[in-house]
Amino acid sequence: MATLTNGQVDAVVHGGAASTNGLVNGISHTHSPASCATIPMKDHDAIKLFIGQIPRNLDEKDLRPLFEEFGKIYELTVLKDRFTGMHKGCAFLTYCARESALKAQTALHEQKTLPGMNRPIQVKPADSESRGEDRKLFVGMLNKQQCEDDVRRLFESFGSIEECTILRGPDGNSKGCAFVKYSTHAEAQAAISTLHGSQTMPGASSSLVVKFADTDKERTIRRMQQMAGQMGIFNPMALQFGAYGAYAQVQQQAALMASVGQGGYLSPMAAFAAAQMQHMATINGLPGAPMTPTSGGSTPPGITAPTVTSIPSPISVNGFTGLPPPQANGQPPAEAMFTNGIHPYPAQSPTAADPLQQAYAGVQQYAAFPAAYGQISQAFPQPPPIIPQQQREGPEGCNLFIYHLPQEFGDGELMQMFLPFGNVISSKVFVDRATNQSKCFGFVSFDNPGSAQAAIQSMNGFQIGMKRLKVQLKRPKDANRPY
DNA sequence: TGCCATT
Repeated sequence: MATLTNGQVDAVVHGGAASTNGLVNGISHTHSPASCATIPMKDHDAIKLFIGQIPRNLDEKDLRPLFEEFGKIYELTVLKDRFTGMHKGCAFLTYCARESALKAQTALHEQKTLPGMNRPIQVKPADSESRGEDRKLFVGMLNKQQCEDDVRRLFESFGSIEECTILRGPDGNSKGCAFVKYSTHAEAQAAISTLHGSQTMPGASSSLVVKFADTDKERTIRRMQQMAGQMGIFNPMALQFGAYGAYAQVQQQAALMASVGQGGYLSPMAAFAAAQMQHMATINGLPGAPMTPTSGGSTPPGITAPTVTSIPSPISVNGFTGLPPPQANGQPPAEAMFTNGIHPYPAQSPTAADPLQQAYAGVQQYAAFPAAYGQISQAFPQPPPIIPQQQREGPEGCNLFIYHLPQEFGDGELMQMFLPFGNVISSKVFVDRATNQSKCFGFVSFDNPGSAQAAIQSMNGFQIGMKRLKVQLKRPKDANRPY
């Protein structure tokens, strides 16, 4: 049986030195008490419980007595952060007997509050038990004053609500978002159709967001993306790598979008992006095998961009393609990578650290970006002749103003970012002349207004690290000048 | 975070 492997699993204390893996299949589920006492076994229909609102100073051995009174425990695992080992305030619990789980849920769920917690303990089947994700909604842009009952009232007409939870910060204040789980996918879909964007709550910055909650995969991607954002800002390697780090985040975002709606493995693009993340995470140096090192500029292999200029860092984006390889050459499927240090997020998100991200994801129109990159990918064998011209400005309606560029982006990176949308005839990042630092804004000009509009559609609001690009038509020169 | 082809 697949069990979480992070953290210590002290599931087998009763069994002495017995093996730690679950030898449960194929053996009769009518366990006798005697056998359970020596080799832990569980019913074939045992329920894995999610335990929430656990004080972080309690570990498995502290929790065990609390739950043992409802039956013999097959496995109890406190969830820990993959990287820091930090207690996440929740656990998974499986009893040998299904009946014990039901008893514990009835007796404990929301029935008592453990010391130091401001919300009652949660004891309920883990999301992994119910395939809950296709009927679980993320609701964003709520009024922070709205409580569970308010949200229930808003959603109850679409079906039967199994679960409704407002996400709250440590102080107990609402984060302005919630999870709502229906009993069926159709009910959830109906709620999305009617409620998403239907109204703006007082005090909310945008209209109500109603979307399916992230799957594990999406959450993993998001998590990596956030990590990349942190590294882009705090990791001195980012300086060495120039735009590499920041650009990888663009990839990341593209991957996230590309992976939405695909079952099974992540797309090659997502795999590629995840591989990039691994490079960053391990700080191994320059990108490895799948990427073809180039010798001079920042030009990605396969894209002919002869006059990409002025990449400040000596290493900068050399060897970084900026785009996935034409085929998924030797790319391991995502699952393979996950066994190599990066694991899917646990089946249930205890605190949902990224409600804002989810909310924004619902607000935005992500679709066009991967589409554009898809076209470019297919064009790899015969790359379009993209020859930037000398002129700085295109015709009216072709010139974009871009704000919130990553600090390390130069003209070249800016151009690469907008190449998928058309012929870029110039790209310019503004640099402070005293410090030589980017002012984080710049201009991109296309040779036609359609490309400019496509770029706005896809890239405005696009998240890179902690920032979101602002992409607008450049103000005409005579704006605000009536004469 | 902070706003339009720079000195």
